[in-house]
Amino acid sequence: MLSQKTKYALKALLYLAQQEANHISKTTDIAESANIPKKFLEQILLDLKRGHLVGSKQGKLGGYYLLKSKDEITLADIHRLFDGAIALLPCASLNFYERCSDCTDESECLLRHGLMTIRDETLKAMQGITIASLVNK
Amino acid sequence: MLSQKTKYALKALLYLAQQEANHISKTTDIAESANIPKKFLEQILLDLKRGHLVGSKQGKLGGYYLLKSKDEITLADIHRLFDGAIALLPCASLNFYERCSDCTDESECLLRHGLMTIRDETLKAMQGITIASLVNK
DNA sequence: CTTTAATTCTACTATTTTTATAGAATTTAT
DNA sequence: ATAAATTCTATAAAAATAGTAGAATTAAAG
Repeated sequence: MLSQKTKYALKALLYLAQQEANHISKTTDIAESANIPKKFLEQILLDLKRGHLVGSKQGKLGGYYLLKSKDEITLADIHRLFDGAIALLPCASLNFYERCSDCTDESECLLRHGLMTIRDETLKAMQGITIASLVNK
Repeated sequence: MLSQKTKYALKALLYLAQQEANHISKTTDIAESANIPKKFLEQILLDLKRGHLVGSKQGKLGGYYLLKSKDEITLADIHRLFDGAIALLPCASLNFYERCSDCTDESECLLRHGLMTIRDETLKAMQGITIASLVNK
């Protein structure tokens, strides 16, 4: 399941994607429109900025805007940015690989291979969902 | 990601699946072989029992055994039993449906449709992985 | 019928993660 | 200078996760 944070991030990106080109959106407007606690959204937008998905303008008349094109931002990107690995175990992850603490010999693990199959299929599906595809429902 | 509990459950089922027919396995043996804290495993095996995936025999010479056939137990079953919904949001779930607390009008939600697509694909992939397929890796 | 060794049941606890909130500092248009 | 926005750092409450403790129950075997 997605965390609230990831869901809010998606809703914020959807909001930004629906604004006209070059429009800059204030946190307050996004928060109200998407029903997200404002202070929480501030942090999320900063995370999205650090992830190079949105840009910001500071000061009065400041706000946020999409940095990447709607159809270049995939569900996989956002999941990885906020909830981390797409794989079901760290040992089956491409971007967040880690050995399992309780695993004595990874090459002998019966689980890993199957979980990598799931990862490949899930990843492919998640890369097929973009902000643009969601907006165009 | 799978919780430790789900991972341990899978490892326990894999252990049981590798025993010869009609063999009854003690919790202690499973715990040692699969490197799972014994007391934690006890609870997990009880959950698997309540989920009708394993059966048990009490008393001395007691233990656990697979109740369903290896190829009838899928990753989807185990995920649902321990980690719940396979969908990324409760509103997109088949078995664990719930409205999102912050959602004003579900029919207007741009996210839901895409997440149901992901759910269908992930579910299909997870139903393709069985205890038997993992053992026969 | 007592001992032994297993499951079963209930409760508890520590840690980590999640979901925020608070407030000061900084930036920039007017 | 003022106003209104982002940015930064710290804190806190609540929920979920991971695991422990110990007593009760069951059943085999001498």
